[in-house]
Amino acid sequence: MAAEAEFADHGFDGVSVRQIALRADVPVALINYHYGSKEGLYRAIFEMRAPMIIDQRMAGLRLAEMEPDQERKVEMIVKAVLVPNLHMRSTEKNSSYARILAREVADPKSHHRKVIGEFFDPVAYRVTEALHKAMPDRTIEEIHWGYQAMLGVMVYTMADTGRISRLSAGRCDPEDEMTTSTHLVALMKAALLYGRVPKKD
Amino acid sequence: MAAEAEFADHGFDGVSVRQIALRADVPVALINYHYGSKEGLYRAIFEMRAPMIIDQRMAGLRLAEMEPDQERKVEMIVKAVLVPNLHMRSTEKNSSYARILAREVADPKSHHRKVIGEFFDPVAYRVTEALHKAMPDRTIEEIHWGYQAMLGVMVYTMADTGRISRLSAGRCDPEDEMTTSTHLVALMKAALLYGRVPKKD
DNA sequence: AAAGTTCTTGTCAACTTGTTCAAATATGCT
DNA sequence: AGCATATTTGAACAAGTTGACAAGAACTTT
Repeated sequence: MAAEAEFADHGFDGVSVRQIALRADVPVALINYHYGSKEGLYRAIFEMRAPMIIDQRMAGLRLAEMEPDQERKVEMIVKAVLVPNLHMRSTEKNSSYARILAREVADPKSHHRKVIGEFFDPVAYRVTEALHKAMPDRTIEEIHWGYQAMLGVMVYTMADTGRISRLSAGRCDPEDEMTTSTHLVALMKAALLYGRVPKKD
Repeated sequence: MAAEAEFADHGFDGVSVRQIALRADVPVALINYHYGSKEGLYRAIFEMRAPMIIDQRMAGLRLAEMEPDQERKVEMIVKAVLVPNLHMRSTEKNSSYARILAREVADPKSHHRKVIGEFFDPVAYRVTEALHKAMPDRTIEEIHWGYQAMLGVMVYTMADTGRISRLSAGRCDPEDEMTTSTHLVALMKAALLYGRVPKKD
């Protein structure tokens, strides 16, 4: 799908239906015929790609639930959330979708388009549930802020602007899926396990 | 500046100069006269606001450098990075700029990439430097990924899409600056202090 | 007060935008 | 085959886009 690449590069408002049609080498009207509208096309991308990532995350969660050791369990939950997305990002065919997803999650205007909530909220609930079960001593707030943190790190890395590579003089490269995952998982695992807010006396 | 609010809500491509002019109750042509173009206006926002946030971060870093205790030092660095932005977000007048910044940092097609690099890279170097000095046993990669994580969490929270509030049934609210900062600082402090990648044997 | 400069304004032309329409083509079914 | 439905197409549409212009208003400086 050519639309993915265009949306990924310029955002929903940054690209016109004509640009997409041109790139896909089809008449403009075809898009409206098949998807109803520009937004329909946009949604179709999610409807096609979302299940894949969601399934992987769910599968990771099921594995994590079987792990008895707390520390490992948390690590597996973190991995279940981060790894599928980071992997998708480094896959040539899916990298566009990864950037669209990152953009959409970070876009306040996406609230109107809905789509994130529809597709990803259910799995989000599963994650927070699993986290709370793994660390029952945490408050609900701690769990949710922890999840928020995981998502933020993930999205920011998925949307990579080339900044970390520039700042680190090329030593850190988000394209390197293995190293990236290792670092981010280690960081977020520690954040979740050891990041406690000082309780008010 | 009315332009801030519009840009924040709809993004650079999502809003027209006319909408901005209408909201600001000025003729359209005025904007082009003063800022040359739509992009000029956009850039002007950053040039006006960026120094403020940078100064605060630098000041926080200087304070952190004086702290002898390692754990506290890292915490102070984290605070120096996160708190100014989170505070700005919850300030009525500046919340728009915070959302623009969040959007911009996550946008691969930054309209003024040079401005971001120009303004924010120097302070970024200072942060990673300070982190490395506080934790000399870490690899450069660990330091940079840690910084990346901090930024991701911050940006994602600043761009708040209302998701965490929805998922947590209203129990977590990014508008509540105090609680938000407390949680995020605790998380990222732990991530930096205890998040080590398993070294290959 | 006069002249020069800067700022403000309504209007304009050239162009894109997303979407729709009737006509043309392809496909499936009996 | 012939008919009915589905798809594809180029052109057209109304609405909105940006940036530019000349003409006027409001300051500064002489």
